[in-house]
Amino acid sequence: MEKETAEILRKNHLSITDSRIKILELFKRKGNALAHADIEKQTHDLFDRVTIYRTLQTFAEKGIIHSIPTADNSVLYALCKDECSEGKHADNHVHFICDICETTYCLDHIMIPELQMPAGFKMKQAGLIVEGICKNCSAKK
Amino acid sequence: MEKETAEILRKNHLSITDSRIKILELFKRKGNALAHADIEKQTHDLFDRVTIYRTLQTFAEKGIIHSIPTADNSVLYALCKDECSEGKHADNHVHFICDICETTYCLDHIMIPELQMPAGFKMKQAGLIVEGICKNCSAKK
DNA sequence: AAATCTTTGCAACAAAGTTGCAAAATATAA
DNA sequence: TTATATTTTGCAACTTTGTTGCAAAGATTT
Repeated sequence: MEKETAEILRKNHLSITDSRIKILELFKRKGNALAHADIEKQTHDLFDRVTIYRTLQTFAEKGIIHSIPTADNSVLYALCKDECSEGKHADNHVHFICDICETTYCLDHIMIPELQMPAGFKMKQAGLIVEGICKNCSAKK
Repeated sequence: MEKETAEILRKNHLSITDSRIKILELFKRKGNALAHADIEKQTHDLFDRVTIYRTLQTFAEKGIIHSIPTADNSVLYALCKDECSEGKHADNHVHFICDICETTYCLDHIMIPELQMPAGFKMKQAGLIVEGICKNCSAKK
């Protein structure tokens, strides 16, 4: 388990440190997107605020995680699938935000359909944010 | 011109004040989405920072404007079409961000196509963020 | 195991957003 | 129109979020 995680870091030419291992495993354990604040809480102030910021930044640069902008002006991060790598980042997928539990999921398997743009507008990338009720919350009813 | 703007405020049961008129007209004049900072600059510090925050908040609550989350963690605001009203807000439209001039447009006329959700996920609303080159910038080449 | 390079934590700072409150502006009533 | 009630504004203080420089600690390389 820790070995696997370390392997990801090695592949991306990053030193293997405590904070990187712990934060990366947190992402793996939870399946959903995490905010900076979530990580701070979940790691019980084991690491400095600044370290978490820098770790997230590094991960995002390497394409290990990607950021998801949200309506309330906070950034979430989620693990990327294998396609994402440094430089070219595949953001063409769907994010789902649950109205009830507010969890954000990264729905990797759904692709964004083709779209007709107005004259003069050239589309390069697209990100879709869906709001609704997630599988956990609809099961609870 | 000012009359029309005042009418919008009246319809929404808001007192007619200088800041509200000026900020609302700014949105009308520019066609695109604006950040808090843009408004501060464009009104030449005529109003306090706090007033602008509160005005935007009020407008958003009344459905006069809507907020657009962006990748760099700043919130933009844009005028709503008539369908938007307090409570139920139609966010089912497309936002276009230009790679070159960084302007954000609200493409009201394009609808988001139907989408197959994974089992258990119920979709209520969707917002699509498209990135590319806008008509101004592709014309300049 | 020593030397080199990278990462971390601290402190200080900067930017963004919020809250309480008195003064000013707007709306309502007479 | 004027007086009264209500709402909004601006200020100050504060909180929250994110950034930067730098010395110490940790990881990597030889």
